[in-house]
Amino acid sequence: MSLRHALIGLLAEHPASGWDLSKRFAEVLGNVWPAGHPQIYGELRKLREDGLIAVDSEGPRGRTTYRVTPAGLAEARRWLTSGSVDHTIRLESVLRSVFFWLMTPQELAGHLDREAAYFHGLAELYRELGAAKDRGDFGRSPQTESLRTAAEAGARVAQALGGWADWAKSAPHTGPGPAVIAAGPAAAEPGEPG
Amino acid sequence: MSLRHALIGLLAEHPASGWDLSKRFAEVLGNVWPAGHPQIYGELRKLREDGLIAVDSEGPRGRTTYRVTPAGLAEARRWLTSGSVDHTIRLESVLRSVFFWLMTPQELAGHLDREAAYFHGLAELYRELGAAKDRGDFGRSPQTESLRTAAEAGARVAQALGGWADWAKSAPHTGPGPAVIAAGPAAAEPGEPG
DNA sequence: TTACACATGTAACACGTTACATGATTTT
DNA sequence: AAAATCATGTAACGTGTTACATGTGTAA
Repeated sequence: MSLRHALIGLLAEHPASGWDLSKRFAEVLGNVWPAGHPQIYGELRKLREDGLIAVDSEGPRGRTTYRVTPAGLAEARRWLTSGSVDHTIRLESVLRSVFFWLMTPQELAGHLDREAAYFHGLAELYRELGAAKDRGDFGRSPQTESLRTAAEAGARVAQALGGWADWAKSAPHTGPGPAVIAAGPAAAEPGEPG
Repeated sequence: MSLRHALIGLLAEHPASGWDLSKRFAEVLGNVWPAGHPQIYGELRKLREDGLIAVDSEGPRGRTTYRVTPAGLAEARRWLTSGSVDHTIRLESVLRSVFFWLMTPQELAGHLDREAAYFHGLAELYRELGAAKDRGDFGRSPQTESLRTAAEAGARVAQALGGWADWAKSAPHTGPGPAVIAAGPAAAEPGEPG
């Protein structure tokens, strides 16, 4: 149910259309909670039906902006203060690591180099974003303070995963036996099982 | 498609039943990639239809164990070496931080204390798991080396988030204006909008 | 003989993604 | 006049969760 509350939260800043909200997810929030426009339009309809948001204005070519209702604001605050955070994490990078033993040392080294480069680059991006907010490049408001905090999380998590990839390069890695390699790296022709 | 490949990967270690695989997800893999038993049984059926796994044995009370086929092993290795990792991350803890400005300083402090405690505890758990693997408590094999690497990732990410929560406690936080508070912390009675 | 753990599955629903469809406004 | 961007939505599909249903083997 996080999308629901994220939408209310964004509308609490100022009214916005489904299109606006899609863009904010694509540019900022999508890094921790992806959502495409079909999902957003669907959820906006439900939120409107439930009275948590209301139509604020209708503009050219069907543009409809929404604003939070008092009930919506209360619901967002209830979500934030209720204490039951869903700590479920999905990290394909780490899931893969459970199966590193199926890769040859060469394959693994290449993989870890790419992962390290990706995460270090991402960390740098978030660090720069945080520094820009500290400089006040986007003005100062309670909202930008919160985004500053979120950027810090991104920087720290990306840094942690980049450091992990570096560390993994020097960790012991025995690699798969010949029988596994014999299955081939890509081809799916079942030969003689050995 | 990660569940599919994770199941093949687990079966590459040794044959197992849907029940066995469900338990391994619940105990280990579920921390980075949750999967309930209905999803696992469904995916096993598809994998069997696609010839990537095969029935290995049938035991008492309908227990069916599966093993990988050569085609399945090749597919798992193709997935691991293909280079296109899905870096999508969903972190409700960080998503919430974007809306910290809707909480009072008191509410936020309480929230961050709980988050810090949770993540520091989790980090400690993974660190201990890593140390146990380093001591060889679970024997030594390519597979346990890989699990050691995965535990390191868990420890580092949890540590990063715990440190972030500590940091956020001392970061500036203006908090919401009176109009937001007036909406109440939980009640959903729409009063006079102001 | 009662209870518990084993073991498998279906059904219904919720959430999320991709592809498709439509049309208006603005820019080139 | 053509192309790009704005703006909204539906349809189909895939993934993931919760609840339900069923029956067996083992231990108390």
